[in-house]
Amino acid sequence: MTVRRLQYFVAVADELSFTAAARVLHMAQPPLSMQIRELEHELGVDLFRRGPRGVALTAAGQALLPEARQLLERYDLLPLVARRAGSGEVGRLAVGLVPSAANGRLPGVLHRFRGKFPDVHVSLVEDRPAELLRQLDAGHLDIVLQYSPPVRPAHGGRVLAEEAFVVALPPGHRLAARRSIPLQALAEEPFIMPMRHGGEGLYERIIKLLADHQVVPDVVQSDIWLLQTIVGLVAAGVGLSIVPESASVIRGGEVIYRPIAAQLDPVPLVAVWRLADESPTVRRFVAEWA
Amino acid sequence: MTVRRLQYFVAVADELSFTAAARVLHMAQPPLSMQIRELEHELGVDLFRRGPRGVALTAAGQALLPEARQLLERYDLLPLVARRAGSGEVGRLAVGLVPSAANGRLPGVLHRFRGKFPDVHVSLVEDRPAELLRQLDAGHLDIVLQYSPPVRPAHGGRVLAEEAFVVALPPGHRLAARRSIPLQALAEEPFIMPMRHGGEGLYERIIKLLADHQVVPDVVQSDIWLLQTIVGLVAAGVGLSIVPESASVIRGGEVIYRPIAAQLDPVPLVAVWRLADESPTVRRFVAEWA
DNA sequence: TTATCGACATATGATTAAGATATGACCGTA
DNA sequence: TACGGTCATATCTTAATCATATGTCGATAA
Repeated sequence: MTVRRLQYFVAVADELSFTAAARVLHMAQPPLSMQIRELEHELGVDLFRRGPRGVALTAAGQALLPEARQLLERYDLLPLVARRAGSGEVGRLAVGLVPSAANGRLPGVLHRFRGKFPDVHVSLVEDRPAELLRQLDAGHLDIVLQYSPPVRPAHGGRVLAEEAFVVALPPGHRLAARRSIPLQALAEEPFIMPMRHGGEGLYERIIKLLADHQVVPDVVQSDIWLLQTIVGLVAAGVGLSIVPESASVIRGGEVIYRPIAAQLDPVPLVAVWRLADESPTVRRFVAEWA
Repeated sequence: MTVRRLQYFVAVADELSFTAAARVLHMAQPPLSMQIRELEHELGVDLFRRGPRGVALTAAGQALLPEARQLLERYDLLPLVARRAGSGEVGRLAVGLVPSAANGRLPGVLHRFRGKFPDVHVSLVEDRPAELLRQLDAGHLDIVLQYSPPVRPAHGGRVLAEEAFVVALPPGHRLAARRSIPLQALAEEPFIMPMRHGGEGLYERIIKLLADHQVVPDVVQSDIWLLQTIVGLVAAGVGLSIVPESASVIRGGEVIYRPIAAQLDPVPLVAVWRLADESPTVRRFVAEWA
């Protein structure tokens, strides 16, 4: 029993004539008769009663017809299912985020992506960079957004956005009067550091930035997971901190953001994925940032 | 795309290895690779990522797998569906009845048949013999139960049961004292006749029976559709009547049934069906009377 | 009755697809 | 560097499918 034989069967059942069905199927009548006869032989039952002027369905044929129709419908849809999944129009996308990356353009990108591909289920996971990369390799994540380019050959990456660092100050702070803050000025200030989680994260970026300018910060608070919390502590007057520019939308009135008075490398936000997959869903998600 | 290629795809997806899948499928590995490659080419998407130690499903493959499984399941069931219908285990059976035939063993037969083949939908239609045969030819009925053998070459028939005629009397009637009633005695009695509907039905049988014995009945009531009604009229003292033996279960206490004192041909209850069909469902229904 | 038409079945040769065997390329491991 | 495992490629053989031509049967009409 093949799909084609079922198609032949349905055609003959529709036309109630071998000759007419053969015309519809763009084939000669004898092979059609053969195929139907073969099908009947395989099934062990007659599907048609042959008459001199056309054919009629037997009980078995009547029972088989709707089943065959349903099957052929599903069968015809299979290529579509595969192609849609292959082109990334359906499926799932698990995005891993370094905590501080959950800001800036991400909400807008997510919104547009979900609008374009409503059949793709997007899930967000927030964790430390090392853990995210582990889950990426394990296949639990499809893409990781972090602040450093991929270091493993199995990973592909692309810079999604570049952000400058800014200094976050409480309003009324003496440095708030200046338009830009020299890094050296921070040495004399109480400083708030984010969570340190190994690899090249926000913590390491800031440490390196300060070290490059021979500044030793007076850390009064550290190991903060979320940028929101850091900004909150700044607003409360605990100290000041360095955050990505995109964080400056947080607590507009209560915290002052000032650029750093130095020529700095911008911080890249990098998407990392498995090269082995090259999932079109991932490609489309990355393309959304362009 | 063929069913076999889908089966191959599922096998490889299950084993996550071409070599292992080929073993399961009892075939060599190269043709399996070929078939999968062909399938991928047709669909326009890759289904597997080939690695040095096995393969993994792509997004398209993951999407296709459950669909293919479902399709194959239905596909495997198709022969069963056709065969069960072909053997008469499922389907429908439309039985046409001459009104007076709806008695005797029919309820028991119906009950047993429905017990044996619960998936066969049995419907009963009561009408005149001529109309029933017309509907039989039109395909609206599968079998007709009547009191005469088939007269058309397109029809097959079999006697399901033979019944003697008996006389139905009201209790206390003067003839009730006798063990058997001579037909001539009926000439002096008020007589109730069933509905006349052309063809060879109960009416014609009784008319012929009486004529054969030179009895002219005193018909006080006629055109009664149902035997139950006739028996009811007898019980009410309207008159007496001749009914098939099987009707003697009706109104046990209120009506007396007596055999006819004459050597009579028994009345055959005949099943009639289309020879062209030879439906197994019809065969099984007829066999139930054996 | 016989001729003819229409519809399905049978027969045979040509084309195409699917399978097996043998071999090659590539990666990881000892 | 050699070896084992896995998938890809090449070639041949076999089997299935299709088309053309022809046969059979029943219905219809002269």
